[in-house]
Amino acid sequence: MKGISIKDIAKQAGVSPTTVSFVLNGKAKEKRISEQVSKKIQKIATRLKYKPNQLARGLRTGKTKTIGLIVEDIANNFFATLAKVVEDEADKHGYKVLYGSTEDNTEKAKGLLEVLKYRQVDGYIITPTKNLDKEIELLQSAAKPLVLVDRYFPHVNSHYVVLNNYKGAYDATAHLVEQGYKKIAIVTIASDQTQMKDRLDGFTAALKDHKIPFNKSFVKRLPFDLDRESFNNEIKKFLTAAKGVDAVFFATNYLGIAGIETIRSMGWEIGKEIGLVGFDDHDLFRLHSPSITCVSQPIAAIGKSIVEVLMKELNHPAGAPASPQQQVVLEPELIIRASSRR
Amino acid sequence: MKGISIKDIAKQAGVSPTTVSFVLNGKAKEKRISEQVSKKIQKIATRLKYKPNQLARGLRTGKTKTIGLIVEDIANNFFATLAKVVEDEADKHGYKVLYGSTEDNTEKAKGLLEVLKYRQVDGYIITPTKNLDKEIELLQSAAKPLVLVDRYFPHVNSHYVVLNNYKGAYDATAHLVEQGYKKIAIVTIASDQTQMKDRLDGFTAALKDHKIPFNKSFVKRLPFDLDRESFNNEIKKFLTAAKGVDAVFFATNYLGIAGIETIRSMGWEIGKEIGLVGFDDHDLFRLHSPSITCVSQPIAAIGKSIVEVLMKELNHPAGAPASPQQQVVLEPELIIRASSRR
DNA sequence: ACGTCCGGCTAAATCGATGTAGCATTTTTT
DNA sequence: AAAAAATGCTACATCGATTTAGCCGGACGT
Repeated sequence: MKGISIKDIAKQAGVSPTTVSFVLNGKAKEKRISEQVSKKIQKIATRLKYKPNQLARGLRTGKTKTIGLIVEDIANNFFATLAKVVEDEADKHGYKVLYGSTEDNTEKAKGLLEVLKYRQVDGYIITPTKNLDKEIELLQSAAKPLVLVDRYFPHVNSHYVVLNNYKGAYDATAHLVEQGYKKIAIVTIASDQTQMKDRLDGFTAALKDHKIPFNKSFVKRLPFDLDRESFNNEIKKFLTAAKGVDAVFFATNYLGIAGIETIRSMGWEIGKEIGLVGFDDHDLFRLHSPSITCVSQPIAAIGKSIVEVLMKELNHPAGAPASPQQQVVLEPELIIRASSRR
Repeated sequence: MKGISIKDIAKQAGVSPTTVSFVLNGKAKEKRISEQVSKKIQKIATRLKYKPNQLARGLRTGKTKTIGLIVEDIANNFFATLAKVVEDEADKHGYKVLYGSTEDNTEKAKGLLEVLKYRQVDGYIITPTKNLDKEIELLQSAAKPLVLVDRYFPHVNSHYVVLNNYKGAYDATAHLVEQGYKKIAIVTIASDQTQMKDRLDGFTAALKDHKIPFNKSFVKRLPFDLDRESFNNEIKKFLTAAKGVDAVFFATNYLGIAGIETIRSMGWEIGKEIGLVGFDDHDLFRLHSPSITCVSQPIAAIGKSIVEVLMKELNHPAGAPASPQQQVVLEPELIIRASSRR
């Protein structure tokens, strides 16, 4: 099965490949190909179910109609759902998605960028890792369309689509305060990236605004790359040491899941002895007993926004003046459930 | 940023592109290129960080080092986790993954195959939809390496890697019987595909072997493409009508999740008034109160097996006799938790 | 009647890597 | 010393689509 090429059509129509190319690319008028020939070619192309070879086209035009999607972990519910949205949206524009997970590891991320580069993807959607700013700037100076997601580099002027993480954490914390909790802890990831920094900042700001003294021993920052058991152990150690803690805010979905598991194993009753708020909604949070309050991200909106921004960039004519970098910040929703109500 | 081409290296080394190509493809010996020239080229290539343009190479060789992964729904925990494993394994062999979700819709699946085809993927990993057998056979007759996952076509002799769904359902049902449940219902997807058929067969066989009369009104088959609310409504209607039901087996992960939600909304106490077993493990099943018994799939093993089979096929020399189709059936594990114990 | 213009189309170069066929030159064989 | 073989490398065609430059013949103007 060789696949139909433009030559096959040309032969059948008794014209040159050039003519076929013009017609099939909608340049019949512009290139003054007669209606007759034009229609004939169209018909033959349809009959033979001609599909241009994307490799050949890509080689010639430099456009592969493929975008690279780099996420933290495709097995994570948030990123998987996001990937689905991105795939659907990209498809609407005729783009396919090549994806990869960084595991929040800069070397893996660099490797992915490398691979995507020599696969000639047209644009990038990147959940950046810690020290990826240099590579991002390199891509920018090479005029590669690119959108950052979930986090960004404050000192790099790039497109990005992120959540208002500050507000998410602030609202969650304020909510806990309003429910009467006084000794509120946070378990987050030891990362200086914006998404984590903003969550921590939102947390401390909410405490401050509500005149709750900040207590360093109520903040736990864990490395990203622990396995579930280690997360559980660390959280247990932390909560045991945090004397008098009456509520915890878990700053990521997997921390929340680990937290629930740990707290239960400690015999504390969630929603009674200890308040709990998680991040990102999840079936578990909805159906847990008690149900878990969480900061929910508008994943569909995020995905649509990402692709929209990227497409604008991709359709940007080469010579035209660069459009300003779009920096989209979407609002979280605090879903209040039983784990934080008293 | 044009990217370094083989010509740039040739120019710098003062040799022809052909020579460079030979050297960089490890054919220096075979093509009798001198050690000197060989080393010089290697050094220059390294210095310039040369990466072959995959489009050009693909166009010429017909190999893109890309595989297409078609899943039912990348946002589903099972498929997302599987995708991650596949990505990792494929990467070890230097392959990238292009993916797409079918939503169990044959037309979408056909569209995906079409796109993957004209993107010239080297091989396919496919979760087939209902009437995809024709397309599968077409791919086979075009000698495209291909592995089916999760389900297969009994009348098509192809590679596949699936779960022993029959055993999974049988064990789950037998376990319920052994726990003293007598009126056991099943909620499954109205699909004649193997994975669903085998689960239903395993269920009925277990009942029969345990001398429990089969009752048609205890079987509910729901369409795949309902939203969560409709699933809940349908399940509620079914369970209300199934007089005396004392246990339910939900044959997919999302049905299990919907089932838990529904049963709770009906005020029935899971694990007491009604036994429950789900399919595919999930954080929710582990941490739910009561915890949910389920049939767990060895996702890592499945992913590895898929890629292994596919790679064997991809590395198959063109002329060699076709190797037999590998049909891998992996064993499920019944994880017994509180929802099914009395 | 001769130059110009235009409509309608095509030859050929190009993208980058690959691989066949083959050209010089040196070395070995007889 | 001439023929054969080995050595070391390169020219060129190729994959399929795109695109620039331009050919050819008829209409039109003067």
